[in-house]
Amino acid sequence: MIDLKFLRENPDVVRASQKGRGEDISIVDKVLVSDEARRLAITEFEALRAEQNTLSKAVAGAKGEEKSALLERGKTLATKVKQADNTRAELEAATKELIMQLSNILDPSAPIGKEEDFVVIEHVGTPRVFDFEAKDHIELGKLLGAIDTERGAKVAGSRSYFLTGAGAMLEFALINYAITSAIKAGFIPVIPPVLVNPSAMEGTGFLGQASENVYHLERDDLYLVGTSEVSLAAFHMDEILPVEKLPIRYAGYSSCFRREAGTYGKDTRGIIRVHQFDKVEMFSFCHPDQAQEEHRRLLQWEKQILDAMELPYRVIDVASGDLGSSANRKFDIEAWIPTQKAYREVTSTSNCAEFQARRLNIRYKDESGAKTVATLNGTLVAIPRMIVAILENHQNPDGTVNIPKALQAFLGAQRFELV
RNA sequence: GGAGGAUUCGCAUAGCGGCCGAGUGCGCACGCUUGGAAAGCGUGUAUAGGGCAACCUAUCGAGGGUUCAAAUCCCUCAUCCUCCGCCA
Repeated sequence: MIDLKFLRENPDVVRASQKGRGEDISIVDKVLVSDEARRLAITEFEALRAEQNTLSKAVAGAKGEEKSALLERGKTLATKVKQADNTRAELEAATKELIMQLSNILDPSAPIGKEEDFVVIEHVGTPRVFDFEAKDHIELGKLLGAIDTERGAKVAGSRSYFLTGAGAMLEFALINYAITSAIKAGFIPVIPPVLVNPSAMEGTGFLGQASENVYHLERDDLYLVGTSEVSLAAFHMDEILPVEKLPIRYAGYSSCFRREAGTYGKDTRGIIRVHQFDKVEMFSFCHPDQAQEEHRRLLQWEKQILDAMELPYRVIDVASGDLGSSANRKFDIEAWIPTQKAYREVTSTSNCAEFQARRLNIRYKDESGAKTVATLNGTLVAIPRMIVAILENHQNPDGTVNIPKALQAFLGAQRFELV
């Protein structure tokens, strides 16, 4: 949610942002009109309410005829107050509903355009040239006894899989490596709930345009999170954080659930796009003035993981039309996937500035009072895609796979062998 | 799932339908005192909204109701605690 006061004072900035995203500009003016009416209703209600308060006090001291006259006036006033209060509540709700439709205000540095208009910030490493026919991760997964998508489908349907043997061990190693690095960087490791209530889901913005991809348990009115960002962001919901503690950084390890609605036919083979996977997510609550630097730091930590996994990758500055409503800027890291001859997203970091925290009512306090914090998130490691990248990039002609040095200590081996 | 109890200002607690936005203690901040500290004394100590100054309004778990007036009475819900049942 953007700041109503900011919008009132800078409607042009908001219009420009909406335009840059390819979203509805007219909402801005609707908000302005609604806000005007809202403020009028508030003033009216408050005047009536003040009158009622003084009258009520007068009743206490009055006697006899004077008292019954006051009571009579009080009665009519009470209905008026109630009416004014209802009008006020309606207009406040209407204004909020409108402003909630607005996306976060773009960072002016974010490239403007649609999904394909991203800007490549850098390339790291060079795609390996194979002197044999590279196998895809599905085949490698079978040869190593690491991934079983057939039984996954049998047991849980499409886009499901088992990680077995080397695959399971690889997950543990990746998680261990990621969490260990995160702790070194000052993150607090967290195992959050993956089943959350509507307020957490809504507060983080996943019930808006992303709601199609969220699993909802109707009977209990609970949601399965698509990322631990939800739980981590809501962790400090309705709290005021001391400014000297910022930034507060958490590294959440959790399963993530995604319906993948509207992706029929996309990445149907393998484990690039699945309904359930595990992920270590970085989440930072920081001072708004430091959000941009923090964003760079999150990106840095993401790059370090890719470097440690010895993978060639590129970093892209995601275009305005593909940011999602909460982010004002987003960097994706895309690893080279040899059998697809393409860079594919493996991690992503978003700066939500105060947008998400305003909804969740998370503030910090300094000398001048309480103000909204900024929130940022970034993937440290998303297991299936990282497994795909590692298997495909580090494979040998016989189907064995070399283990990146950083993981060898965790796995007690240098190679995944055939089963 | 059943029975009971609780939910008040950072924490702990007080609170008769009007004098309660709310007392007290602790904590915290500032000042006095001191060679310095502790103790002691004094002052202050929520958030949001509207005018954007004085001021006004709202908020005592959430939502509804009764009343001229609700922290205080009634209803619904949520959370926590205790006991019982069930499962681990």
